Amino acid sequence: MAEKVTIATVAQRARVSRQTVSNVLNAPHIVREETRLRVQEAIAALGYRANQAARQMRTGRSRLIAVRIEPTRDGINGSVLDRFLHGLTETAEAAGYRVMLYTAHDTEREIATYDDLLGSYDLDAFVLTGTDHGDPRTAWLARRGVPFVTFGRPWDAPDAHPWVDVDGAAGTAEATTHLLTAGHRRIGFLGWPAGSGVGDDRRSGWHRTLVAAGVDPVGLDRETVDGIAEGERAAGGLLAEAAPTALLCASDSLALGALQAARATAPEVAVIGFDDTPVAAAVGLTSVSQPLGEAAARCVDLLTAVLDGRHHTTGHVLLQPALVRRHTA
Amino acid sequence: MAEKVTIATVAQRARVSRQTVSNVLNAPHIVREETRLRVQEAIAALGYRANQAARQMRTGRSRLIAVRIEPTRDGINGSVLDRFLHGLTETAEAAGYRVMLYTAHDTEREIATYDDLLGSYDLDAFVLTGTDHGDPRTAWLARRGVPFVTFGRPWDAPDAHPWVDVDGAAGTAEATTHLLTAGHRRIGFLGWPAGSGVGDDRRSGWHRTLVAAGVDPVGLDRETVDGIAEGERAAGGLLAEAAPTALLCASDSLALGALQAARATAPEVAVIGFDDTPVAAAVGLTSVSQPLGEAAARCVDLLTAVLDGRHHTTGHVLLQPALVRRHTA
DNA sequence: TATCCAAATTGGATCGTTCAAGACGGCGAG
DNA sequence: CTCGCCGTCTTGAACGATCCAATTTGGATA
Repeated sequence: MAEKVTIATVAQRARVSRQTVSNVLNAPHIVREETRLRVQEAIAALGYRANQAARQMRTGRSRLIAVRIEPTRDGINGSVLDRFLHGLTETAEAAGYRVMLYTAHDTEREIATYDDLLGSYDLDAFVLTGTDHGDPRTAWLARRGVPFVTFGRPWDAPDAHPWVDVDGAAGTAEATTHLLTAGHRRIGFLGWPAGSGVGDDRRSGWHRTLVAAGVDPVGLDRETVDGIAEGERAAGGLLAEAAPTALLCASDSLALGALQAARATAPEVAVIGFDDTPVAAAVGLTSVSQPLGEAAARCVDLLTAVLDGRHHTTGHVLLQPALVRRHTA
Repeated sequence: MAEKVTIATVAQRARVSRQTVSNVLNAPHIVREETRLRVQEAIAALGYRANQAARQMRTGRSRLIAVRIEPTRDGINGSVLDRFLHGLTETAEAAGYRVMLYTAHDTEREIATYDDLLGSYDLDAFVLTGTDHGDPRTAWLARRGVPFVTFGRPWDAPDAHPWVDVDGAAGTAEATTHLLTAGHRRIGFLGWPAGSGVGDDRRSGWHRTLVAAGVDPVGLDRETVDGIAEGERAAGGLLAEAAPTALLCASDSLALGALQAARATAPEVAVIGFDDTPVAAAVGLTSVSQPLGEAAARCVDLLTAVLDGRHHTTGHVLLQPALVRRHTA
């Protein structure tokens, strides 16, 4: 069994003091080059790794970022989180941070978990996904001065804290333009009930593009909660009442329902979804794809900027989605 | 800002020594009840939380479990990992452990990551998903004496280390029985090339059930790598050459391809997939469902048994999957 | 050669916890 | 009455890193 390698071991071998080794690691510029090289050689030769626990006890920082892993809801959108998580882990790793998971069943217990994670593990930062209007979690974190980023805009106050988001309106606008270019005029929209920031945003891209093209969107719009069955029902109604030739949906779940409704009564109708989930790829559904890896990387960027003290900004990043064309449109 | 609450703060308030507070936390039975209650009152009143870093430095244990988050492959199976991860995080939390993520692009770098995680973070254990024949990762971990569990059997040596797995053969057997009961005789199987433990296992359940029912399986079997397009191609060939009335597939991806092939030439053919992914739920595909939450919980059980020194066994858990019946069979 | 300044290096203290060893009072046995 | 033991609690040291203040070194200047 190999002996434990500490900073003292390295110092001994390089014939310098512990502090000099520490300086080589944390402030290389104040160490003479010759000394630095000797120390680095010793580090490499001994396979030395700084003990995080000891470092953390002294500095109060853990180089750990917490992310919530949510119970897969209807199952379809779960993979969005999955891809986001993977990107986050990869980028954080490159920046010298590691990702820790936590779960919580409601907001109250989630805040209790923050308290616990901060108290016992000295977590450096949090990444929140999917914030609502006036989210108590962000308020709590801000009050405690804990660095955090949300994936998703705070719709009521754009400058409240750093965030990364994908421009949903631009995505639906691109999809609508694509349908217009293909010759469609009666383009319906299947979205969520008004009031959810994300849903309203996606609807607005469709609306403004139709208006700009001189098409009246009135009556081509349906609202329903998310889900395949719900999408099928709403799409069925819309097809019967407004006879659209194309359907743009706020999610792949809705789009899948729409496809099923269309198959029965109007198989020629074009359908476009949102999120580019594996389901969409599987059934050949054209969908708007979010750059999740990029979003995750930007989250880490914003956090490290704050953590490494470069600045205390509340930066924002709005990423552009892309339309992935398949068989359905 | 609240003062930092340490074990000394608690000790002072409860009028005992630091060590007594520590004993209340780690060995309550050696503390007199009266004292213990006084200390616990102080802990609650002050909102004390043990500092993990300090504890870890002294004990060498971090109460951290590492899991690899893989890049979503063909996208469909990604959600399996997602659900497993969620279960793992939840169960670990209940057992006083936290889950840390890592990524790696190849086996060599994955082992380097182990080294890093062990060296700098004192990780307590690893959970590996999807091991192959003669996996170098398990060999490395075993050699170093690091506790770990795999989700997936070591096919070449069942007693090499603790594992949790789902009985794939039982799943395909149940599916086959279901099809036989429904009156099918010519039941085809679409699987992966021989040599993968998981694939061979799933095929064997189908094979033995047919033989037991007195049906000759020869010629009803096709091998192809995983994927929707591959499934469609292989299913097309099988349908044309052997005219099966039902198709059992080793994955939902293959099943989806099979559905597409069947829709064109033989829409009456029953199709059953494996994994019960969201895609299956979305398109109404009957599929064999793995108890992922349960599997995750068992992984944590096996690990904590070793970590808490209860025993040093190499326990195994084989869970039974369940057939989820939908429209396609 | 002596002096001085800044850069480079050193030793000791410290973070919050647990381990090891010892102190204290009371009790039963010799 | 003394001794040893047990249960209970306390004290000092240690884990491995960084911070701080002090000290040495090297080179330029007088």
